[in-house]
Amino acid sequence: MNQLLIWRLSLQVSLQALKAFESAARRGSFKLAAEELSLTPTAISHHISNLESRLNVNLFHRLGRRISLTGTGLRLAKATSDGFRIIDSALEEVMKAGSAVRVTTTSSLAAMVLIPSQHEFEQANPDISMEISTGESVDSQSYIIPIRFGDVSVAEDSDVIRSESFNVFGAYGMTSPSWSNEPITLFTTEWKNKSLPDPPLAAWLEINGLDGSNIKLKKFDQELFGIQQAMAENGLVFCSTTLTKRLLKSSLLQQFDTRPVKSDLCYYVPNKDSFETRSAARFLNWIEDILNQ
Amino acid sequence: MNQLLIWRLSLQVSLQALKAFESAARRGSFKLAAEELSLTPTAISHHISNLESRLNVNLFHRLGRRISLTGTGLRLAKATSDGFRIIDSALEEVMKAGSAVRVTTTSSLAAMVLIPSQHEFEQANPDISMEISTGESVDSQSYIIPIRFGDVSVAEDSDVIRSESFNVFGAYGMTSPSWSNEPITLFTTEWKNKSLPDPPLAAWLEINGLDGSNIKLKKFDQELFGIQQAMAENGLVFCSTTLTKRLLKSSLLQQFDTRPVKSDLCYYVPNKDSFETRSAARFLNWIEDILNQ
DNA sequence: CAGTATAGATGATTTAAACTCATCTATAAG
DNA sequence: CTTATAGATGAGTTTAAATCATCTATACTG
Repeated sequence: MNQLLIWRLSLQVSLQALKAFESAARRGSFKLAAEELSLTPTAISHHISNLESRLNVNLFHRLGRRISLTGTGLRLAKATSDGFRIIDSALEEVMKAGSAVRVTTTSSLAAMVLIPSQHEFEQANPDISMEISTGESVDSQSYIIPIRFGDVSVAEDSDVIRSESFNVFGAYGMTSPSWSNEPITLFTTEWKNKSLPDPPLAAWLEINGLDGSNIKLKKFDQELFGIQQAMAENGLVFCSTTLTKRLLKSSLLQQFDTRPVKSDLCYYVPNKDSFETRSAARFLNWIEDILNQ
Repeated sequence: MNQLLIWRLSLQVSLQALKAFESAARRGSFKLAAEELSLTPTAISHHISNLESRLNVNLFHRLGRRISLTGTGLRLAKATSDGFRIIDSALEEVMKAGSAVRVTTTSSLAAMVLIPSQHEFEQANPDISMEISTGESVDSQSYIIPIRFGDVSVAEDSDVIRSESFNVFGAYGMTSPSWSNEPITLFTTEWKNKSLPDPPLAAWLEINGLDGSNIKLKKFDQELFGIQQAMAENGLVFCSTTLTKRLLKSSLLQQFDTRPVKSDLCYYVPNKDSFETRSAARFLNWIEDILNQ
């Protein structure tokens, strides 16, 4: 029997039957194999018998109610076990990737947007779980979605998910500041990454017709900290409208009559279109909506 | 999603679909995959789509009429290719074993019984081919059936397929010898293997009431040679009735009024019941019938 | 550039594999 | 000796797999 004919006949061997055989071989019992595969022992028995007929060999010795593998059965069992293990491991990895969204981003975006909205996303997508981490490191796993903060001129247009605007915010309930009389403590941010443009405070003053001479600036390296101070009524904060949106809605912060100013800063996902899992696609659509409503 | 749940879900992934995917990935075309698997391109398309839905990932980029693997698709393709190759290789080896009977035996049995009957066996079993070799070596392949010649007291009872009887034979058409008058040339065998009992000539003479004083013995180390000499009318041969059976039927040899004598010699197959292929079982049944009719 | 060819997509229908059910046998356990 | 149980087998049912018919969108050709 030539090689090509044997190859063609091996194609006709039922993969279900091989699965049943492998399980029976490993468990040493048709009954246990049936339980493992959620079938009846009858199904296993039929599969094994058909496989033996097809291959023209005995794979098991039948010893009363017990079975044991023949030499041929042992060899085939090892091969099918090895083969299916490789396939099943890869499937499990793919399915894990397909069922969870893993995001890494800045502490501020995580705290102010992602974590507060996580439940909303998972409610809308019950088959997907969201995992959030902070920090710049992206390990070799290609399933982590990095939401980066940066200069819009550096990011690809298609990767930008939010162009940032800035404004001044204060604690809910505090009286509107008199922009020209008493001294004002204003929290702002000095990015650790020095290549980033500064928050556009000068532009904001100009667009609001303010000279800012009575403003006392205090700087943190994360917007989050300024927001927290403003909420504690220790001053006002000049920060991203993205980060304060939910806080305004929740009456934890307020904005005044001042106008927000656009900036060259943005949130972006490098190679946004390369994510292949359905859950990644759904997450990216959702986060873009959330950020740009 | 916990490990057990993912494992259970991976069981529900269609193996047919994985086969279709692997072929499409390797060939770079649904159409070529369809040809390879003797399916329609539609079947491949359905399998891939269902697999992508099940796993929640895109495995291929669709670029107009062309497809290319995504990163996830590449990784799954490698795993399924590796896995199925292991399984298919083992299947091919098993199927080769299941479709051929490989026998090794003595030159005499091969020449006088097996080779002349090979066609009969293959006619009766069109799905099995028979391969005959001679010699004592049995390589590590466990699918070769060794038919050994030996001492019945050494072999397991269940392994014996033929207990030998011996008699004297001569060329067809020659006149019956006068056992007590003229000298008779008698060919017999001196086995290479000195531990074997000699052919039972003395017992034969006794059982036939002959003193043998006019017999001139000539010995070869293979029965086959004595048989050939007898057929050439160069004398008579004292040998196994097994080896001469077909020659008697074909009127190439004749036996006289003498009675055959049983011996301690036999043909046996070590561990006869351990052969697992259906074809081995059928061959062993067949050869036992042939030898003991 | 228009017409033709072709690979993949999709929904409906058909086919065949996979599975269960019912019953049996033969061994193991109590 | 009776009961329990694992595997075997044939028949019937269910479901996955496959094809058919038709479509779309791109590539090719004259």
